[in-house]
Amino acid sequence: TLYKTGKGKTLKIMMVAEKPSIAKTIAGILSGGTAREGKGIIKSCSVWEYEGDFKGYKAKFHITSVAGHMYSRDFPEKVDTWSCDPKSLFEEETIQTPTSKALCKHIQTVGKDIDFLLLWLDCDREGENICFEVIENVKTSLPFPKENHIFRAKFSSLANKDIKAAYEEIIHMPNEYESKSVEARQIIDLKIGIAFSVFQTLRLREKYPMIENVSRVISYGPCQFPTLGFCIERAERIKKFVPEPYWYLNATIKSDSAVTPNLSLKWKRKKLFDQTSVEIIQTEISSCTTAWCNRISEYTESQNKPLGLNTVKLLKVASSGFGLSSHVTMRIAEHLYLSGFITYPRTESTAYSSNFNFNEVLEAHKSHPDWGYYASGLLEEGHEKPRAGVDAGDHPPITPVRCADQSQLQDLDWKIYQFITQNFLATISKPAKYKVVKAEFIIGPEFFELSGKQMVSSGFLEITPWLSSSQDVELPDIQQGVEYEINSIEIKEGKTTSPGYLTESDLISCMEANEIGTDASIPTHIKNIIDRGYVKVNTKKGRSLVPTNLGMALGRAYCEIDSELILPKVRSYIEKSCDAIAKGKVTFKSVVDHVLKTFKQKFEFYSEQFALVDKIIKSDFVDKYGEERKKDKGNKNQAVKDYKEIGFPQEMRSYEHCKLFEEVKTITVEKTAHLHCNICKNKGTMKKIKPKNKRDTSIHLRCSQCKYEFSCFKDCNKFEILKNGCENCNSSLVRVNYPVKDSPFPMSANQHTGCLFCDEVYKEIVEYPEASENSSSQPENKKAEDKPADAGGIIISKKKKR
DNA sequence: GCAAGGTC
Repeated sequence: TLYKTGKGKTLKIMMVAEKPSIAKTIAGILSGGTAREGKGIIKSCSVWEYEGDFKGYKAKFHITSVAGHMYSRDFPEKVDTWSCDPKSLFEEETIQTPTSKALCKHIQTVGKDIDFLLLWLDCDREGENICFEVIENVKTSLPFPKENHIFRAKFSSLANKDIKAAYEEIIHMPNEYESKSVEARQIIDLKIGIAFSVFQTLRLREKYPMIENVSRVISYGPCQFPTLGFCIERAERIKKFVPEPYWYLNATIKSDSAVTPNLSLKWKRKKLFDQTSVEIIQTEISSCTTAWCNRISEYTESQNKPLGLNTVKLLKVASSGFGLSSHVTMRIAEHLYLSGFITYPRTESTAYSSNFNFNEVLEAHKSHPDWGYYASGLLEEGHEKPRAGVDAGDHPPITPVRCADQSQLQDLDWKIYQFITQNFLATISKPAKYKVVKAEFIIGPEFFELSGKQMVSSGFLEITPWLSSSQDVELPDIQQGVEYEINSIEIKEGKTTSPGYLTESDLISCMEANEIGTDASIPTHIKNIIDRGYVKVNTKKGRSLVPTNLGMALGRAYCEIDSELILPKVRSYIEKSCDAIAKGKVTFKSVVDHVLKTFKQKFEFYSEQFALVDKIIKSDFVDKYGEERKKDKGNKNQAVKDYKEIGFPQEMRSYEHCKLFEEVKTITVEKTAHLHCNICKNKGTMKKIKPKNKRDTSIHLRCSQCKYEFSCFKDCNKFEILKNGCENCNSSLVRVNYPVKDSPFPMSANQHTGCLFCDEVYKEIVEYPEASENSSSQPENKKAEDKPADAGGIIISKKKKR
């Protein structure tokens, strides 16, 4: 009864996907391969046609696509952003302008006289928003009431059965809340970005015309500035770094081996920062003539194969391994994709779908001149199951499709293709196995160690040798319970070394962890801060990103006037606000009004304080720019005032005071993941336990298996174990929130996400006890429980009592 | 000329 169709009429059904490749896939699946490629108005967006039935009626299907958003958000033409008062932009209306008029026409033409519209746009918020853009173009063609003739397909993968299921379970209308959340983000980003960019560009250009030599525009954006902030934070750490000397003992013993008559033992305390202590210990054991081997442990260590490849990982490898900018990498990947060599290159997923046909890919590659032998090996012996990974519900991991040899591809295309294929083969190979032997020695009261590691089975490393985590170290030829003659016990000196500049690969990790940008936009943000002259790329040092004087000056100015504008929270605040719309908790209008009001105040404050920006730009950038010509213009920086002194409303400093977020805070986060213990090699799970002292505000964790235990993140607001796993060690990522004033994180960020065991920031903050002396290297050793956790001379976790 | 998000 819903369908106003005469008997015997053939229904016209239109389906729209987000991009041509998906239209083709869907057409193929739903038509059972019978769809014909028809002509549309645009060359790039084909229309696929077939006959079938729709809810029991005869129907002709027309499947086509858009190419991303159909509209972009702009100010109306009458608004000249370069000559108006930038502040007024916060209240200005915004309009949508078609990204391509031809594309709108295309959708309107295919959509002429349709009975039903089925929306197959990507199942994320952007896709939901594009649904409404499509509707805008066909709404007059639809029968009344149009809502009854519009359907949304919800699919989580492009696999045959998932597409068919989505077709059977189509729902009425896309989600308006989600779409509105995207619109809110567009408006907020547009107004903030252009207001700040125009304002500071014009003011700085007026005062310092030479700034145009560096960049025509001094842009600000809620993604590009946190991106710059990460680079600056590292540069600041390098600047402040003071090398610290340390001392350690090195003992050598005589061995029976003719090849290695001298064996060098490692001190279990590793190093001490107090020279006298080391000297005292040396004196104490200097009279010893022998080292007694009290224990030899031998075990097999395995190295996990890689996960399915997602975009971020590809970008990181291409940057650090091939020296390619992420922008260039994406261009290459897109080219490979459009030529049919690889699957869609923009994906967050590292998990293959349950019905992924591995053998089909292996078959396609079994005759390849370079890796054909390996692919056929996997076909003959049967490949391994891939690691679990994360299914983000967008696209499958990046995998090879068509087989190509080196002669068919350009140099860079080949490199990327080769990497993608080898990584794919590795993901379904056996893990690599090493034999590890550790010998512990006692000299007086001191412990020393000698260890060796040898690969016993290469597994996936045969096809991806660059992933090898360690070189072989000869196994010690030592016997337990034997005394070895000491040759020497020397004190050696070392110095802590400064970290290097942030590499592009590190930056991508930072952005991903702090949710700055998306897999598709990360390359653009990085390119932006390079093009604007805020950072320079050092290609000789693994594409490390060195902030320029201009970048540093801008960073300092923002940090001192309103650090929130350059911290990752500027983005998370906007995202969180828009989340609330998407979840239907707050209205579109209330969020947009509130966020823009907040940022308008921030903008007003920034413009009022512009004298300070001017001062910093002058001293840190302009004066240094002309350094060669006019030496010593040494303009000392003025002491920076505190917020209170300059009258900035205190409550603006922290979003915690913002009413909107009291509502949002009630949203719960899924916690289904396990925090694997990396001490007992992921056998156990770290469980949160109650601290003994009720007033202790730290998070206490203990491994269910080896009982390794520690506490961390005193006074944090929130501790979440995420579903995403660490690439390195397979443990789950951890997200920790702090009030801004107590934040231990770089740049007082209020949040950090990373692996508890591998993340550099956590490693600095958390005081990990060494796994108890007698058990650390031995997963099976039960002694862990009754040993104090402060082996190796490093004192830990006694400070928690208050 | 200006943001960030899609995409070819």
